[in-house]
Amino acid sequence: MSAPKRYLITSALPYANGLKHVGHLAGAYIPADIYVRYLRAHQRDVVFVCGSDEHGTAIPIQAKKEGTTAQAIIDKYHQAMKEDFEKLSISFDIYHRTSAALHHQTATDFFDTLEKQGALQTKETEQFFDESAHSFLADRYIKGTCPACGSDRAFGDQCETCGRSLSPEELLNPVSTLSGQPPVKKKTTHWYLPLDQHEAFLQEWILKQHQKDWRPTVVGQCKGWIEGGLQPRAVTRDLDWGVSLPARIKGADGKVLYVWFDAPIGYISATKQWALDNGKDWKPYWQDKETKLVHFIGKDNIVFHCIIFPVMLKLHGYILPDNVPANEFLNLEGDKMSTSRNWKLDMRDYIQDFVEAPNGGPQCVDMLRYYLTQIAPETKDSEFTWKGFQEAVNSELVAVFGNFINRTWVLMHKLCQGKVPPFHATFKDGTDEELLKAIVDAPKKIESLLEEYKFREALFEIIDLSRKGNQYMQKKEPWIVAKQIEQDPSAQARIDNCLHLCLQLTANLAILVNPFLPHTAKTLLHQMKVVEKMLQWENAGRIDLLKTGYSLRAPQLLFRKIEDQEILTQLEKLKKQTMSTPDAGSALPAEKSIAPAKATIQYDDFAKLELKTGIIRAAEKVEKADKLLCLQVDLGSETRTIVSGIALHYAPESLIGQSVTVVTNLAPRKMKGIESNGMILMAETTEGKLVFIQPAQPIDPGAIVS
RNA sequence: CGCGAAGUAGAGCAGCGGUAGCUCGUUGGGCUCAUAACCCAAAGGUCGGGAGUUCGAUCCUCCCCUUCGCAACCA
Repeated sequence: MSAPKRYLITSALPYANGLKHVGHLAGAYIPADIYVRYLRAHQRDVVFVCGSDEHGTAIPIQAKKEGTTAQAIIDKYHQAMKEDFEKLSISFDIYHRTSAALHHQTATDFFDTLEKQGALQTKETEQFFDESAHSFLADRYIKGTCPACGSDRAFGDQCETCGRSLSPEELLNPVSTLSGQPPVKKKTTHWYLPLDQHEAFLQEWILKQHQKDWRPTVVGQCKGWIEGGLQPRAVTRDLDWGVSLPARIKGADGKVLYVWFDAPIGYISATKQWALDNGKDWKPYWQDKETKLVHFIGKDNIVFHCIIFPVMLKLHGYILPDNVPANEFLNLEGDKMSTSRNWKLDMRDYIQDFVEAPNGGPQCVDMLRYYLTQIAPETKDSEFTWKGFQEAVNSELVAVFGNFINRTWVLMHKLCQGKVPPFHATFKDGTDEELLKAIVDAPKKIESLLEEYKFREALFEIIDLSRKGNQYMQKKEPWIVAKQIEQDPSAQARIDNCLHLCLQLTANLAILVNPFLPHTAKTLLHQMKVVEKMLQWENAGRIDLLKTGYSLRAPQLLFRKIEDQEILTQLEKLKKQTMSTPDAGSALPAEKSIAPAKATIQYDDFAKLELKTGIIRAAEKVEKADKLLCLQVDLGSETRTIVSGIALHYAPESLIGQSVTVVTNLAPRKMKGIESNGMILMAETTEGKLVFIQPAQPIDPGAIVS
């Protein structure tokens, strides 16, 4: 296996509508950064590109929410994300943005090329349009009543209550979340990428060629999609925020490239900008077969990077990714990270609370990088806990790795005058041989793990190597041997040998740990008084990195401990920020602020509703439905069957005797085969819990509410 | 509903047909150069549940359960 001529490494483009959290960091950025730093240490030709994804409907929506312009939003978050990545030492060669003119040009041209060669299809469809907002509506921005469970929290793509996937046409009483007005249908023409025509290629390329070297979860997902039959996908949208279509195309007014089409092209435009900035040629990176392209992403992005973008690249004549090491997700303290519920740890929060704290500094960057790599969700979802963070730092980084180096340095100063002692070959024994073998073997092992994108294991090997150093030192006990110097003429030689090897091991550790913990490597360089060139990967495994007689600096602690109080503070902070989130439980941040803007209605409209009080007499779970309860509600004159989607909030028994408010003249609707005759009014707390709207004092069932 | 991935000691993970391993944590011992640490040892698992194939299954097959993801903002 010969090494590729050059590498192009990408990390998923973060969407510029908010700050990114440590889950993002662990999923797509740290692994890529480790890989890239490793390649650079190997003197490989490598470019690491990323940038902000700044198009799509969510950006104008976020702007509306924050009361500003789309441009202001992307500027703000682009800047913030760029800074955060820098502060956590993610070493992009370029952090670009899709709003850049170069990107617009690149993406338009890309579309143009595909269009000219007839690779795209056009189709006229009817889509929902919001007349007052003058905008076509994405499925997600249409809200209505779910035809399956009757919840009014259903969106054009999915019902939030019963989880069923929907199309906008199925919604009852659809309204636009932009204006609250019912949308109208309007004809529009769009370009499509006929993915179905490329099934054979994908089958061959992924399921045959990459079955073994891609992660099982990636191949598995692709298999599902390919075998399930691919559909043509719309490439354009009616929107005024995004990349324009080529001017030569008729009917392109008011249309932009769909964000999924434009975003991955961001990798290409970023490469172009990097080449411009550095006087290089970008073309080989995308066109030469000897370039190895690797996309680092999260698992939710697999379809774009393994199916759609490769089809685009192939049509355009560009190279295909060699691998797409997608990570699973990172949970936080027992729950999914969620922006809307504010259950997350933003990169920025960590930077402020640790890196920029008085006792912080770059070592805190490495601590986070260490923990996130150690728990990287490479094969399944994993979990960030503050306790885990503390343990990883205190008992591995500090106690094993840091301590080995510290004791080596202290002893070297105490017993060897602060200089690299000579190695006396005549006193070499089996223990020395063992350590030497470990030093020589480690790089190969770590290298092959890195080549397989097994970062967690590679990092473990490094810590394990320092653990071997500790064991070696324990066996050698130079502090004991030092007491025999008077009587035993060989004592000093044995001490010398021990510390000589420990120092060479330290130099090796610096090289090996450099891709993972760059600041630690730098501190070690300083302590060893050597130049950065020593960190080149080819030096790993050498046992003559430090010259005999060379005097070294005083010991310096590499990592500080994480105190109990610090993690308690973070846990409290997490709890507090979650409780204070105004739109907790909402799947779409923009939704709550827009929902109140329902159109004014006349009294007549209100009068159409018949509301009555009722009392629940019986309740039972509906079979084969997680969320539905079948209720018998006493309305005085009659008892009605009402099916309600509240099973996750209330046990059936606990509902007997509850007073409720019922919409009694709602058209009957069948759910799971049971006819529901009415709807129970509920309000939702900020935690997403549903509570009944009840009369303030007991009242006979059947009383009219007005 | 369907598709994909995952379910192995308190936690995090390896193993994937032949006496169940690693790291952290816990307990005990040793040691003291080191950020009260390091070294050694022990305890701790009916490998999600059930059935089948096999001389033999954590590993293969089938069924079930749980968790996560699944194409239009999400790592």
